[in-house]
Formats: sequence, structure tokens, C-alpha cells
Amino acid sequence: MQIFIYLEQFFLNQPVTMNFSGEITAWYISNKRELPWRETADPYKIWVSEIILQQTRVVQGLGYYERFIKAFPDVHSLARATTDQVMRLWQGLGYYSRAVYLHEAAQHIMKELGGEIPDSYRELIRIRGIGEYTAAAIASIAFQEPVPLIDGNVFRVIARLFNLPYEIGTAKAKKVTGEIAERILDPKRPGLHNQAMMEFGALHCVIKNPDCNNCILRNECLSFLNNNVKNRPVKKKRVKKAQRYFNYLVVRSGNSILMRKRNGKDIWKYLYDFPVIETPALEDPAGIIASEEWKYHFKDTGPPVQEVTPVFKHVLSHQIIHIRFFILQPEHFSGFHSKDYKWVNLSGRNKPAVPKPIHNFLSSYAFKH
DNA sequence: AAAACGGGGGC
DNA sequence: GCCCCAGTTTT
Repeated sequence: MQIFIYLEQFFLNQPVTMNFSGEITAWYISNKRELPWRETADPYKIWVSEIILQQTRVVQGLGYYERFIKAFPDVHSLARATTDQVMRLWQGLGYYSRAVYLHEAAQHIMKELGGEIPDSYRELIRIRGIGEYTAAAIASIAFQEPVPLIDGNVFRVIARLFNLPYEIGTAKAKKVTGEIAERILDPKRPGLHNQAMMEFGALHCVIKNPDCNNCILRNECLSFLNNNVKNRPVKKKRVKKAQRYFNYLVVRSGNSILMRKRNGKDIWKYLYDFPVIETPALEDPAGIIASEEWKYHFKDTGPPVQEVTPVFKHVLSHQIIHIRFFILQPEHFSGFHSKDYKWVNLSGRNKPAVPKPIHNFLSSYAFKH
């Protein structure tokens, strides 16, 4: 097996301590950040924090965590909440499926599991939204189950320590990294060990320009000893982003504005935006107004257009969306009858959760009546 | 195995 | 502008 080649190379070259866990844990204890989810043993809070922190920086997730826990301090309160309430607290954080699954999981736990969060990796990973990483994190941190975890930080730390040449995300990388993680794990204190590995990656073994000369593992790190740190881990190539063109119809009546709840097959699941005419390429406003869709929505030539905004570019992980808003004169609307459409009072409470570009639009455009 | 899914921060 | 983050689900 490939792992033994690397481990063997390591053993041959470095007859030193090899107590990675001890060294990194000691580093952790004196260098860690103080974070709210580290002050609790409540599996619910640890679960919420782990979901929020998926693909998300601590500084970005911190406020969301505080607000979420305040609104929903336990599984029961989260289970009772409406989807709109949950999405509102997730608004702006991205990857909205996380919130949907978290909410559904809370309801599942109340209904089927007696309100008790599962306490083993094997049970946790069966819950939607909880994958290998999160199951291991909750199991080890909240329940002291001796399972290693691998997130982006741990993957980078291990890839550098052992100079692994495998590309992120491949089965080979997963297998070898997993075996090494299993070996390094301190089964007596898995939660501490796992958090130490992640924090070491987040604060010291950073992606760009790590301070290797002042690293506690500089005499044991194979990629450093081979002057290969900048090539580890091996990154995967970027995906090409699709271009999309949204023409939003801003339809108003009195204090209300017509919004549409997005369904699950596309981006921004369960968030609200406006009726939209999507085109395969950038089109002139005149072309949109003359389109069949416009006529379908408005029967004839439609309401007078009060303003057409410039095109805003919004970048997502896999798409670039070019967005333009058609602000229509109030009270000139007709056919929006689907149950997905909803009149929203903008001065009221409980406004629906909206994606970033809609939020930006609503913040910058004041409507006069 | 690859694609889809957000938004923000660092350089 | 490019890279990638305390990943998971769907195809």
C-alpha cells in the first residue's frame, strides 16, 4: 500500500519523536482561538457550529452562529420553526441546503429519535446534511468517540507532513489521508486532537506562505525537508463557470412587492427573489419587453417601465449571473398566480430571506409611491 | 468521479 | 482576477 511507502520513508529519514498528536495538541492549547462552540459540550450547539462552518470561515460564521443559537437554543425550538424563519437566519451565508437539511434533521430527531441527537459516528452520518467530516466532528468533540476527521485543514497538514502527491478529492487521496489520520489520532482525547489538527492548519499550516521556519514540525515535515511545501497539497483544477442572464421584474402594489419563492432544483433554494425572464445571452431591455415571456406575464405590452438598472455581475461557485432589474410602475400588473408568488410588505416584519443580489437591490433602491 | 451548491477575504 | 475556505448531496 502506498501509505507504507510514505510512512517508511518517513521512519527511515526521521528517527525522531513522531508524536504528532502530542506536539500539535500542545501547540493548540497555547495558540487556539476562543470560540463559543468550544465553550460547550452540548451536541446540538456543536452540530450547528459544524454545519455553519462547512466551507465557511470562522469570522464569517461567528455572527450567524450566535444569532442562530439565540433564536433556536435547542433541537426542539429549531424543529418547531418555519422554513422561512430558518432561512432568514441563514440569509447571506450561502450554501442554503445546509439550513434546509439542518431544519429537517431537527424535525426528524424530534419525531423519530425522541429528541436525542445520535451519539455515534455510525448513526450521525445517516442524517442528511451530516457527512463524513461532520459526523466525525460531532462524534469526537461532543461524544469523545475515537474517530479521526479530515477537513480542508487536516488534509493540507497531512499532505504536507507526508509530502503526499494526491490531488484533492480523489479516492486515492481520501484513502491514504484517512489511513494516516487514523494513525496520528490520539484515541484517548479525539476531540482535542481533531480540533488541534484543524486549528493548526487554519492558523499555522496556512495555504499561502506558511511560516515553515518557525514550525514546531519543521524537522519532521517531509514536504518542508524536500522543499516542496508550495506544491502541497496538490490542488484540483478550477471549474469553468456558466454564464446566466436574469431580467428581474420588480412589480409593486402599494407597500408590497411581488416575490417568488425559489424551488429546489436551482440555486438559492427556498430563498425569495422576483419574477424573472432568463435569457441565454445578454439582451437589450427592448428585446426583453418584446419577448413572449413578457407578453405572457403581462398579456399585452405590459406596464410602463419606470427604470431599468445597469447589469450587475454576481459570482457564485459555479455560475456567473448577470442581473438587471426592470422597475415597473406600481399598480400595473396582471398574471402572477402561481403559489410560489407572494406579496411581501417591505416595511413589515418577517421579510423573507433573499439572496445577495436581491438584498443589495432592496438596500439601494428606495421606492416612492 | 464529477458537478452543483454561496459568499467573502486574502493577495 | 484568482484561490479556496472547520463539506454534502445529486447526477
